[in-house]
Amino acid sequence: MSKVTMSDVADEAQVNKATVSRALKGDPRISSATREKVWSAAKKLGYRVDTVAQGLSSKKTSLVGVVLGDLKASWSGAFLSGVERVLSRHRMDMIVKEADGLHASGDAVFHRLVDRNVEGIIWNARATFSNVLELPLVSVGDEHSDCSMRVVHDKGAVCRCVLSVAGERAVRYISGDNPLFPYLFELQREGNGALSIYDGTMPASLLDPEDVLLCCDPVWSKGIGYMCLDWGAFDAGGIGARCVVNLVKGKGVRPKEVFIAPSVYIGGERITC
Amino acid sequence: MSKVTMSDVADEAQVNKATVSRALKGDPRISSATREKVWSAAKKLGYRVDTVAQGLSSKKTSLVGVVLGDLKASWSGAFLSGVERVLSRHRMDMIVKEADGLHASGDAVFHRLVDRNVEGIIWNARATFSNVLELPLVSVGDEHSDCSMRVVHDKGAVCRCVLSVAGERAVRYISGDNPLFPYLFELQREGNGALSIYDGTMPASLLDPEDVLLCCDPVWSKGIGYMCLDWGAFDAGGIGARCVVNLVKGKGVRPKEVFIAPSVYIGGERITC
DNA sequence: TTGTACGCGTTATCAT
DNA sequence: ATGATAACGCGTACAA
Repeated sequence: MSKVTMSDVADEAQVNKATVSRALKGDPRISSATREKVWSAAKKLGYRVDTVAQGLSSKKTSLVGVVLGDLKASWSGAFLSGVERVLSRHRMDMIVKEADGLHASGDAVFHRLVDRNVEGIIWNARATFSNVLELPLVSVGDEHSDCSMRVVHDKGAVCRCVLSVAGERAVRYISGDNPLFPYLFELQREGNGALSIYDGTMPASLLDPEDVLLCCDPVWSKGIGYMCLDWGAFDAGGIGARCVVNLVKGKGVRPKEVFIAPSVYIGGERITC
Repeated sequence: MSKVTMSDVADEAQVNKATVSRALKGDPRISSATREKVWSAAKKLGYRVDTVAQGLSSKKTSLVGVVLGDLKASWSGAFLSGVERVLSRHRMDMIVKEADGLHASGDAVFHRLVDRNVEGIIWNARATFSNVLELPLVSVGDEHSDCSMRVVHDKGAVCRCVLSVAGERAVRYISGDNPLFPYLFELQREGNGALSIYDGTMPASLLDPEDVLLCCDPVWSKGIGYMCLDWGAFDAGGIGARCVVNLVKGKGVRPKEVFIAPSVYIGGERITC
């Protein structure tokens, strides 16, 4: 009734605890006979390894922290989905935190994750922190100094893309609380007619689809006919996750910066930047 | 340089490990003199309690599992935000998983969380599982049998609300992959003109705002003028979290079912159901 | 190939 | 009010 531990399995299989540990994680030094014995004993008792104890002993929690600046953003779920997809393939889990600087400061969240012994962090928030330890930390979207790796927008590509959509028109950048492409502000200019870029917010009323560029998931622009500048949250999450995983597993030296190229959708069709 | 442990603090403060533990968590039996000694020693060394070791020893991980059926849904972030807000107030963290039945089965996800020794689970997915243990489990939105508590839609109120919006018109329910209000299907009927309800999907092209009821976050319907049926993901998450917290802390007996009343927004204004 | 014994960092149970 | 010591469940040198 109570929890089945390794000792229980050891008793059942008439071997030592250590043997159970080794057999279960496929240590090649264990004879296939005992391995079989152990496995069936484990099955019989319904044994499951306690990840907490495992973490304490091995110093590896297989836990990653994911920090978002604004969980309420419509794309944050997609981002997390991308992260989760990659992590689960490596038998890792994620602790999700929100660092909006209001309810939770960057440093508070960072330390909380460190206390949990996460093996790495994916940081997608403007809130700052000081990476006191040399914890594998991948910054996505924003730019942080205290990180091991950065996944950033290919700003040049994005700007070229927007300008080609705008043509001769004026460019107006309208930002909400948590803009995705704040650097587009610098693209503002005068001209004939205007392309309005809504980032982190929505037009108050229906406008001519030709004149509106939404910064969000393309699905939301579909029915309206608005053009859409999509940063590919799902993919960004996946890339960020892949980076932490590599850092955690210490796979070779890799570039400090990885670029992601957001794309523009017009009428459901993706145009290359 | 290496990790500061409790023993280090004990040495520094010239007391026993146990005393450090007690002093740090405010045990009233500790003299204010030693408490002061311990605190300053801890500060000086930059000590932080190791949550993993704490979990192993105390059998309490202060970890909650949150399972979503479709992380990519635009409201899932808001849901998580609601959960996080409540949990953080109780110094708890959440592990987020996705159980879409495709990449991850309900049972697999459930067991994974159990292995992590989560103290409770918030389940918002259609995927099924068998709650082998008597783990505090709050089901939100959907209806599951193996749960300690359910947070469900006030279906009656929702239906009344939709019908009052529809008036004499026909009602057409159009569902995507992960509908929020599947039970609205039963409301379909013929009539003069039609109110189309889009759940988990979007109209392919712009329709008369009067005839469209979107099931999503109201912000997305704002600029378009579509009406919107909102289930209040943020609040739902908060309620779910409050329930698990109470269950975990074993606060009295409470109703097995809690109802949430989604609301309809028309032109940014909320109308009561 | 397998067993012994200790360590991981903290809390809980006895003592004192 | 505090100290000594044993758990908690697992990994791993080291020994056999």
